[in-house]
Amino acid sequence: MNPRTDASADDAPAAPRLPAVTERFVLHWGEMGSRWGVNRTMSQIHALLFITGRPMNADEICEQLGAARSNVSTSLRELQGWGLVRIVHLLGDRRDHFETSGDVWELLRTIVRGRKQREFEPTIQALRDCLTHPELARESAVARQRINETLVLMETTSAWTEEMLRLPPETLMKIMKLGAKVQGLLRGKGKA
Amino acid sequence: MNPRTDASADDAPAAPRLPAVTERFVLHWGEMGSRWGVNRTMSQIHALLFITGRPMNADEICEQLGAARSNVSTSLRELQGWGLVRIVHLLGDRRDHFETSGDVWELLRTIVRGRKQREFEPTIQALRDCLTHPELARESAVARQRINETLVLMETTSAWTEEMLRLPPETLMKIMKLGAKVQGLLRGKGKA
DNA sequence: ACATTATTTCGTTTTATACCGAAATTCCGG
DNA sequence: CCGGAATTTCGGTATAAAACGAAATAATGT
Repeated sequence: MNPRTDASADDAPAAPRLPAVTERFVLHWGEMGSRWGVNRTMSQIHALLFITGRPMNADEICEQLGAARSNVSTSLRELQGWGLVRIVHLLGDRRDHFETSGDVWELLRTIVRGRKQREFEPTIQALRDCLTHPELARESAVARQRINETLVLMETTSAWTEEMLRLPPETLMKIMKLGAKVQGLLRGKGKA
Repeated sequence: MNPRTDASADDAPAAPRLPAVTERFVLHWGEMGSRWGVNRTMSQIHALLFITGRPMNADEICEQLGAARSNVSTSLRELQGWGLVRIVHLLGDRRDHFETSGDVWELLRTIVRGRKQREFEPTIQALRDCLTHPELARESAVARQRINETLVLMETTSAWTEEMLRLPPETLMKIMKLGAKVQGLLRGKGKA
């Protein structure tokens, strides 16, 4: 059967309570998630899979988090939509098991890209719409200018983020460590 | 009681309906805000002040947004807490008037710093707590490692963000425009 | 000090969304 | 096909946040 779990042979899969630190981590992550656009269960599940580091099936997750089966089901589905969780199968077990990447950098990329796409891009689009709106001429100069500046800021940030995310983690890490010293590059490369 | 059906015969200072584009901007901004941790009214008020570019008193804001006086009051107060809005006084008018910075870069700084402080720092702290928790030893090696990696990632990002925000806008802009080319600096500067 | 206007506080209502549990559906092995 | 296990759908409930509006408080001018 399942070689990983110290499960009893019977139907009762025995719920080993979450270790203290793990629990703290999962709870905090869930809390944070809900302060963002993500609901608690979703982020808790993700945290659990991340910290546990092995594929789990939905029932296990339910039990560990004390959430309803259906809730876990929908949350898992959403997590897959975000690209944060994928299904894997274990030999001899017909149930779906779920896992997340253990690479924090990959997770970062996925999350940032997702948010950018869901929150940033639509806003950029809205700003563009504003600027091409037929009635724009009737608005104050200040309004036009500010919308425009906002758009430029967001477009720049967006493009730049994408470039950064494309870099390999070690490179990105090095750049971050450099910090404000990147200014050094500006001399001689000063933009047009 | 549609707030926009105003035909007040009073001395009320006549509410000129928001121009179309402005309204779109304000509505969208409000929408976005609520997808973050900020409530709709708050972000709408901020958007309104930003795009209008002149100090407004609370009643004006109410009228323009069709929100309750009390709601506006609390939101304004919170906005001040975020450092996004400040009170100004107009000669000959005893009412408080409110304004926000018209500098998008300054706004960016304020918002990013605020979010970092409210969401990032507590998480970093929680992770540190996890790592110094007496029972940590009892947890799996994977768990420890992942918590640690997460912490490092967040600390690095946090410190780096702070450095970036300290730069003057034009510098920051230039760096962003450089994009991935900043790699150029790494040669010869490869970290310890 | 009083009257008037501006602002905040507070209890209530509304709204949005997370979550649950039962029922329906799908999936597989026989 | 049939039976049981796994998963999803769906209607309803619970919870939490936002917004309202009246009433209290504070500030200002006369």
